[in-house]
Amino acid sequence: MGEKKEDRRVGRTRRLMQEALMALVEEKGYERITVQDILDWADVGRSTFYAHFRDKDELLLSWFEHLRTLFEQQQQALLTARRTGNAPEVNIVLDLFRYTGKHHKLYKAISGRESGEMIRKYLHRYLSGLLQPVLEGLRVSRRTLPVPVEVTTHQLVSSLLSLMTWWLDHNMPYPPEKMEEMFRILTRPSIEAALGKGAARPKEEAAVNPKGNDDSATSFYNLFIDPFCCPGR
Amino acid sequence: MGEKKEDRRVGRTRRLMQEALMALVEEKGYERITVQDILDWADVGRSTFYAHFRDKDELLLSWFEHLRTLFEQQQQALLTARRTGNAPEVNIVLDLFRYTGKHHKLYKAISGRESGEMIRKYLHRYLSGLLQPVLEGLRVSRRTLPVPVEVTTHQLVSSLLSLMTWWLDHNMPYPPEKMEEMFRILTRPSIEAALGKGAARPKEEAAVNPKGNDDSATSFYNLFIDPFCCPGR
DNA sequence: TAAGAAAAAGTACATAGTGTTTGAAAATAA
DNA sequence: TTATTTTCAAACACTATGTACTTTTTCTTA
Repeated sequence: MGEKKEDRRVGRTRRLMQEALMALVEEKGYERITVQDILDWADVGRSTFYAHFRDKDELLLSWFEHLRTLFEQQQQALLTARRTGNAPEVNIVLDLFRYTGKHHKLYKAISGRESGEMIRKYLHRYLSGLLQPVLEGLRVSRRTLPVPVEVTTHQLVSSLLSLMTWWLDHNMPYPPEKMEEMFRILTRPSIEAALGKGAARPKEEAAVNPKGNDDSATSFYNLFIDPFCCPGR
Repeated sequence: MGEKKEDRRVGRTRRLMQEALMALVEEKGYERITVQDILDWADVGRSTFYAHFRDKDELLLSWFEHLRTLFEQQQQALLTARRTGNAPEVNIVLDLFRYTGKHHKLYKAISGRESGEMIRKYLHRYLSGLLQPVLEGLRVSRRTLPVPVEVTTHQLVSSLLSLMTWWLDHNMPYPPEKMEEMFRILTRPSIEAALGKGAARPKEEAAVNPKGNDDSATSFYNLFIDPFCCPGR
């Protein structure tokens, strides 16, 4: 926070180049963009570009970091709103579907390419960092689990990302709410199986109520989908 | 099968180039290989290369198709052995872990790159093609499912691939058997949840035996892991 | 084993893009 | 205003791709 205060030009040109990238990405897809294209669109010099980014990928990444920041701010706002007033429940999975849905053009333009893989990794790392501590906290006993928490985390994040991928690849045939529901159906039983039976349930009822409609499971789920209670970064 | 019989040179040079690719891939990783490298290693002319493959990617893909063929032949052999004599059960997931484990160097060399994404897609398509008809056959009723079979398929295949990815990325810290077990733990309950309660269980026992050790679930699982009973391609 | 077909080699080249290097000009912060 | 930082323009070295064309070699088959 105590940074030196950056030159106005720096922010401006960085923004210009990011805007150029986005415009071009929607126009012709990421991989087919050349540095020259960006230069022309943003109307900046070649050397200027390389003064800011090592290559095209770094520019793309900077844009995703920007998006991530916006998303985090939005989530934080929701959380504080929920704590103070009577705001709706926070559901990060649902919000993720909504958020990515809004940016589907960007996704389309990079999916299936090297850039797509890059972003997938980026998101995977990010989400795993959020989720893993939560799952660690949820494990019922300290005994060895049938599946290591690290693997469960990986699995869960992969599931989410793959669902999103499917959704976007198929032009979002269902609303985000439906997708969130599917995700819940598909993953909740797995989590319980992996973390040990009755994981994350209040101590009272442990093995009763085999139907999945109990509130305890739901509340567990809210824990899972509310990672900001355990700041992961 | 009634092909014209190919010129001996064709097979030889194709094989030479594939071998070159593999040798180089282990040496410096896929993306850093140039066509020239391949030419030098295989000792073939430039124009020859382009007479066979449009580009580097096509060469890589041809290699994976080769590997897939080998794998399928192995599976077929196991299946017929099982039908005739008293061979062990066929478990395609386990075999997949074993098979990819044997080729982990290749995986390492392409993971995380554009090529990795390409291969991931290739495998995804291939496995989905095998699995989807099986799942279609398993659905209990014709009513609308909470999760479309297509999504469940996608989800399941993604899970498998992501587990494999994790396993290879971490230098195979567990034996294939353990991985197959984890995969079963993580996905079996999801499948049942997605296909409807009691899916793929013999009609008799439907909702009893909440512990997961029943043979019916296992047999169901064998169905899932034995896609060759419903030829998908 | 000879003729004809097919494949591979050799060579050169057109094309395209990347990332670096200069020194001068412009914008900014102080 | 002045010193500093950033930007710009232009040229350039480099790497790699994919194509075109001719000559040579190898294979098939009759």
